[in-house]
Amino acid sequence: MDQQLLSLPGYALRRAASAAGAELTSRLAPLGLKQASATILLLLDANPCVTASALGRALDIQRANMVPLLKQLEETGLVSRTPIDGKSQALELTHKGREILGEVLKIVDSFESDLLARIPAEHRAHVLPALNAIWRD
Amino acid sequence: MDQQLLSLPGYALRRAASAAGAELTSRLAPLGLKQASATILLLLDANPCVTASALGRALDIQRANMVPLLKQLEETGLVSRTPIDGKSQALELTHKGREILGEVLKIVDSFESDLLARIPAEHRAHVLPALNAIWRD
DNA sequence: TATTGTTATACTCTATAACTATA
DNA sequence: TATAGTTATAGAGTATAACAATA
Repeated sequence: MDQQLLSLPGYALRRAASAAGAELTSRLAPLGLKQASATILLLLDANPCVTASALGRALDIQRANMVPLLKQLEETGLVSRTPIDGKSQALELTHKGREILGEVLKIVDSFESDLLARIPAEHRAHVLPALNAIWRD
Repeated sequence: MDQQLLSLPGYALRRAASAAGAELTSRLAPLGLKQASATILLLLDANPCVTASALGRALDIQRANMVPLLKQLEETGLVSRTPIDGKSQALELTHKGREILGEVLKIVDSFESDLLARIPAEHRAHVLPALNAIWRD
């Protein structure tokens, strides 16, 4: 019945992202993490002492929406804040944060490879550059 | 700063869908239509006299969430309902609905070609089959 | 018994405006 | 003047449970 929709890349993008997103959300749930929180941990590991605003810009999350995310990460002891100056604060993974990050990486790695496995081999290598071209530039 | 995320197909999928979705939403807004409403019009044109539940199954929209969508489409005169039996109702595009569908098709066509145009030519043909493989099957 | 349409509701995600304090 | 962090809030989108009526 939805045959015509199958020829629309935009619709396929919507449905694929929705399906993949739901799957990743359910895999992260046992860690008590949302997708956004998990990406914050990833970025903090590679970019220690960055600010909340900078994180938000990199992840396309509004400053105001970073507040509850970071609040939960701090309350659960995964992230610590240290004042840089009177205005900014440096965010860092705690020891526990690095431990949980290890679990996150396992989940993300298997999620990503399962995702790629669903794609026919002849198309597989084209997906990442194609998708990145859509939202970057 | 988000360099590592660029190697994750799942993250690219999320960001690409978000960017493309926002763009389509803003292009449909002048018609007073959401993406979901627009897809309903598309399906109704090809499948006249289908029920709300069947539409919802095809579009992966819960029965309960179809109610306000169809209510608005009926109130704005784009869709009509006709009882099939005491339980179901046949949905159909009205004359005005078919007119608006013409506008929707123009917008969707240019949206889809603009989307494909962002993708480097060598990857372009692989996107649709790859994305459909992710959520179908 | 299963399905249709519906209501009510809650939860998440996101967007906006405003405020304080600081650079 | 611009930026950082924050609060409050509103709007989507989505999920669940329940119900009456009908197949």
